[in-house]
Amino acid sequence: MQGTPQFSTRQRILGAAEALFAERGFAGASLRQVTAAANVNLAAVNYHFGSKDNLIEEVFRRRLDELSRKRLELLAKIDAAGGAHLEALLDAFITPALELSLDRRGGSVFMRVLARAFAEHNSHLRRFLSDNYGYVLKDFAAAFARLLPHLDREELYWRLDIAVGALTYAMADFGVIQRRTGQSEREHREQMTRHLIHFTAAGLRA
Amino acid sequence: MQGTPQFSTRQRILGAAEALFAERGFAGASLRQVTAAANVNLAAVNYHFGSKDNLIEEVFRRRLDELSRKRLELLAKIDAAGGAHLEALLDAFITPALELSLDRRGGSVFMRVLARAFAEHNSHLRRFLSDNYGYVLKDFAAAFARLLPHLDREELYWRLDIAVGALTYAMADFGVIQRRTGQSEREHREQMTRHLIHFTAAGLRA
DNA sequence: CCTGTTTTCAAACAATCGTTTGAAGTCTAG
DNA sequence: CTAGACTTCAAACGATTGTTTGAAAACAGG
Repeated sequence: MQGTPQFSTRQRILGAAEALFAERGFAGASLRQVTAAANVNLAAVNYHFGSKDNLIEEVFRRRLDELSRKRLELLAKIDAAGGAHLEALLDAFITPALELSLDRRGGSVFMRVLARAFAEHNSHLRRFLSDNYGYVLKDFAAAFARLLPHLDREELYWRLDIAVGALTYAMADFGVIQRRTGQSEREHREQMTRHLIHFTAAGLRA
Repeated sequence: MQGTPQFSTRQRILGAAEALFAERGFAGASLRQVTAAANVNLAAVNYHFGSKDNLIEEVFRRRLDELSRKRLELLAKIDAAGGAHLEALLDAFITPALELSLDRRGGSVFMRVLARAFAEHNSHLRRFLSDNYGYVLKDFAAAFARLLPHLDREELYWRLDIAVGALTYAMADFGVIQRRTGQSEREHREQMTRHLIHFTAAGLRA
């Protein structure tokens, strides 16, 4: 009987794992630290997820399923509206991630976990992400290609690669700019998003 | 007596640690893996470096001292030449990192280690890097400010933060674009650098 | 209330972690 | 050649790693 509603053991493990993976990395966060933070027995991880590797995958799945859905939903809306411009397309890609990073019921650190996945050159993890969520990037790439017909395929892919890097790095809050005192997290994030879209659109167009 | 010249125990440890930190992260690479790869006794790490944390710092110091020196040297040349333009400034920042990533006598994976340092939100490591090498970014920021007088301080810092993110991510080779078959590593890297400068310059200017 | 399933738990597993030890080996100056 | 400093080595330290176990607890439908 606590003030906060009681989440299931599964959910508590996922939340604690997400936070600790963001802070200390996948290898750096131990299952004992995770289960202690989740207020759950150590064996619960292997009972519910089978192994630490499976837990890691599940941390991604929990967020990326919805994130990908929202991104493609916004992309579809833009496509339906006919001629979109670059900023709207970038907005469709970024906004769902922004919402996630502002979600107080968890998820506020997930983008950092996602950025860690890029840093891990772990081929297994990369394949998992590519196999399950690569189609999102593919769909967006096609939309960008339609909007930037003057760029040949190779040129476009290079620019998108760089753009994804800038977005990933920024959304993970890896930069040196700190939130100003008196500024809310939301204001800070929204300001970052504005600059991010402006910067990236210029880079793609140039 | 081997074909390759004999490096000192210290150097071999640093090289092996760099490679393994790049591949598996600081927590993910154990000292036993490092010493085995370096063909060196386990105790040698603590003898020569005191601790794993000190070894990590030394891995950075070995490369960043020279990298920072070269960057500032190129920056000084540009300043001396009078009016520079954005692309030259970005080139001064990137080229030393590019050379490092092409150095076959080691260093080819260091940029990946550096990117990992950003992913680690470890405050100790961040302070170490900021205290010892932060002045390089400061000097470059001042040069960018002179070149982009229409941007106010806050706007400039946001753009530079995003630009550093794009550079870090790309130089660490975190992207999805693979080197084409038949293309040398040098050609691949130089092509990446060209796109990177073009993209970033546009983002800063816009 | 009882039976069978699902979940939690303390305890232990072998393996690996960073670090320390003291002796053996290598080197260099006198 | 020898004394002393520097470096390497195998072995062990206690602590921590992911995972497994079998029993206790909680829950379910009949």
